[in-house]
Amino acid sequence: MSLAYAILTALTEEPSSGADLLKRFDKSIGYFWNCTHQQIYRELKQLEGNGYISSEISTQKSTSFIYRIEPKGSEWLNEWIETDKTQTATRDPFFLKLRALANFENLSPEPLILEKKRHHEDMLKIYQQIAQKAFKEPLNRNQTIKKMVLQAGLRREQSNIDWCNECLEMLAKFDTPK
Amino acid sequence: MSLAYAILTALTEEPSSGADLLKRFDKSIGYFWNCTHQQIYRELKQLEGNGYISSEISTQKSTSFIYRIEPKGSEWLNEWIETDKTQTATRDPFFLKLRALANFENLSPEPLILEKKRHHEDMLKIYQQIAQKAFKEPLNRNQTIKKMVLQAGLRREQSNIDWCNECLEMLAKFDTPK
DNA sequence: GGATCCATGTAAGCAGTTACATGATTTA
DNA sequence: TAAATCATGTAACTGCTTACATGGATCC
Repeated sequence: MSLAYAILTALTEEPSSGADLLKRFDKSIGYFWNCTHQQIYRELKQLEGNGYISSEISTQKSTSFIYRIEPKGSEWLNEWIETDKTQTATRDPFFLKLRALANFENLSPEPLILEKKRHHEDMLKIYQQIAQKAFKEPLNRNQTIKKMVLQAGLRREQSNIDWCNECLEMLAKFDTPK
Repeated sequence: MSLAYAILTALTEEPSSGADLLKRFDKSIGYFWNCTHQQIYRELKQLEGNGYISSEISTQKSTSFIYRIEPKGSEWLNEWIETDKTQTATRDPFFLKLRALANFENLSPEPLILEKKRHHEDMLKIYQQIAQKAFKEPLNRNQTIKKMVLQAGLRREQSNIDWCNECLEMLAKFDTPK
């Protein structure tokens, strides 16, 4: 269901073809929602069937369709924001793996942690680059909210890195008893 | 797929019935993996079909089956830990919602943020209670790893609360221009 | 002995993943 | 003009959610 709202949001900001959307999902929106092109095209058809969006053939590329949001779609998106109250439940296989590993004496947690740390460091760098370019003060309402979203990404990555470091310390203490 | 590993991990630590597993998923394991009873019973049948676990009728309750992990299941779990390298991609509808909200002048982000903050504060309290009871020093290898997992939960909740506060500050500044 | 809860189960439908396909456009 | 890439699509499958069902145990 959320993918539909993600697409409507993207189309609110700018009419796009399926391929355009895919590119945008690789960038900003992709930092908290990812998807494949198959999903996008299927969802676009459904949204159009419901009258939430409309399409026309691109003037530049004969093979691509440009979608734009319709008032009905805008209303539906607005309603979701106002009424939906579900809090996201965490579901992360990494911690499952770590927890499972506790029961196997032959396996070491360090490689897992180090790999996770590297991953989050890479992500943090990407976010930092975006943060540098964007958001020149003073910010208007729209920019403020978008900055908040980016800050969430930065915080999340930093927090994960901190956790990895804490773990490595705990494990080091455990491996080299005084 | 991950649910299978979650169940195998739980059964590694203790043989359980489906209902027992459900309870345990509401507690410790549930902090990074949640599921419904329908999922559990279906998965248990599949795992038994593959010879990863075995069952016997409970000696106490005639209606329930006690499952225990088999060597084959243990090997399969071990292999997953060693070979699976996929990093979890974030997918959080909340940030989608916030991002969407940026385009609607009639909607305010504050209620959303406040509600999120409250949610994470509740979760943090639960984790803190667990942290207090468990983990008396010195820790052995198994306890160290389990503590690491709990620390991840604590950090995540605290980080989310911090972000909510940062947002509220940014919004306050924006609402009351000097 | 009727109501309620517990443990297990079935079934339909939606969301997401993976594999494969095709015609159009650009590039060497 | 052949090869590579782009934009769109189909299909099969797995995983998750929601709604509903049933027989046994417990409780008053």
